Amino acid sequence: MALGINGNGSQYLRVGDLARLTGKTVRAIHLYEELGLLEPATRSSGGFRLYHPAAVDRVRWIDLLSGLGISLHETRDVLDRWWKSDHGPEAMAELRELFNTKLEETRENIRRQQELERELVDGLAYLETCRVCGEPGTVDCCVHCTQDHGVGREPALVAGFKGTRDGARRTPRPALVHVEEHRSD
Amino acid sequence: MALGINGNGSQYLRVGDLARLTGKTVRAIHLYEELGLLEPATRSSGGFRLYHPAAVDRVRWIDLLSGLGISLHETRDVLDRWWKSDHGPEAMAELRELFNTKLEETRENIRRQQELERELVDGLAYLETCRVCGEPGTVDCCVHCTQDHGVGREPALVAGFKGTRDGARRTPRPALVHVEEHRSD
DNA sequence: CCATACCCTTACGCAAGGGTGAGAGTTCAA
DNA sequence: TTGAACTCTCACCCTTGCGTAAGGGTATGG
Repeated sequence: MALGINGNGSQYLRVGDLARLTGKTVRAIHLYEELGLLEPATRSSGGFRLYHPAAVDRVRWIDLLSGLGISLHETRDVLDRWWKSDHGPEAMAELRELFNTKLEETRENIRRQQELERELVDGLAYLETCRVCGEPGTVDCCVHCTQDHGVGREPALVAGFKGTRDGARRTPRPALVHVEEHRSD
Repeated sequence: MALGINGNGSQYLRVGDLARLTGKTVRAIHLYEELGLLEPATRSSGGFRLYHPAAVDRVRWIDLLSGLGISLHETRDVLDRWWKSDHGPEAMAELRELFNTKLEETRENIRRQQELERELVDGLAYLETCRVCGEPGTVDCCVHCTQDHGVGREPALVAGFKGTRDGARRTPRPALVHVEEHRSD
């Protein structure tokens, strides 16, 4: 005899229903409430949280923001400022400011990630050249590898591997140095 | 009469020296040791950590990686695998794999951040149109704003603000609907 | 020999976003 | 009326990269 979504004939959702409909856990929804992001529309006589169906959209919106790297606290702060402002244009201005700040942050993040991308690509290119190094045997040989890898310099990401746990070079460059001297001779 | 860097005439650095030279804190260096990223070359008779000067490079490398979004644990894992591998090409292959994984992750991050960038730009464009909305008075008016903002649809980031704490629309759209009907009349 | 700067270990705290109980009460259908 | 499924409120656990003591020992110049 299910009339409502959860078969209780109510227009309201219980946390479990809200959780299922949004793909979040009950705990997560409780957390959103603790943080002031979402409140139940009312409570049942027994104390159960009862949510307005539109709460689904709210939860999805929260999820969207956090998925995009905006923290729950940030989201709450901006919601609070929005709610407590009674002057429309003023609130809109605050929102604009927030978005602008976030935009700068985001662009900075993109820059850094692209830098990492370049480093990784360079590192991979370098490692590709190791493949044609033949069969150097042990990692020690790689560590002391003095071959020209066709890449100008050892990429910073790769260079860090060349040391022991105490930061020193694995050995004080034993015989292989002579090999190089032979070569450059 | 200082002979060494720290005036103790030793070839070694103490943790404070290493910290100063790398711009990290002593605590951070201790942490790197706890995580197995870096060990002192030896200890003084009194128990002070003594580092090889090359440890500076190691710390800078760790800093580079973490600054680029690679966690200390990840760094340690890859270092461990590198160290325990005794076959060069094999270790290089693992490294390539790691870099490839990281590269995919990074590109995914860039995609998401760019998505956020677009959302923010759209949101800002939308909010700009609010500026010419005149003086709507309270936020309630903005919430019920039915004006065509020139942007196709309300950006998702902005839409989330249109609700009360329980997720419902601020009011069940009271008189303003009629106003709109007047308009579109 | 002493002052001062430095270092040791141990261990708790923060922020973020929940996970995972425990122990008790509520709803709902059979 | 009962049993299953659900929910309630604490409240502590986890990760990551350190910060910040607390309580004590070490190194070194004067």
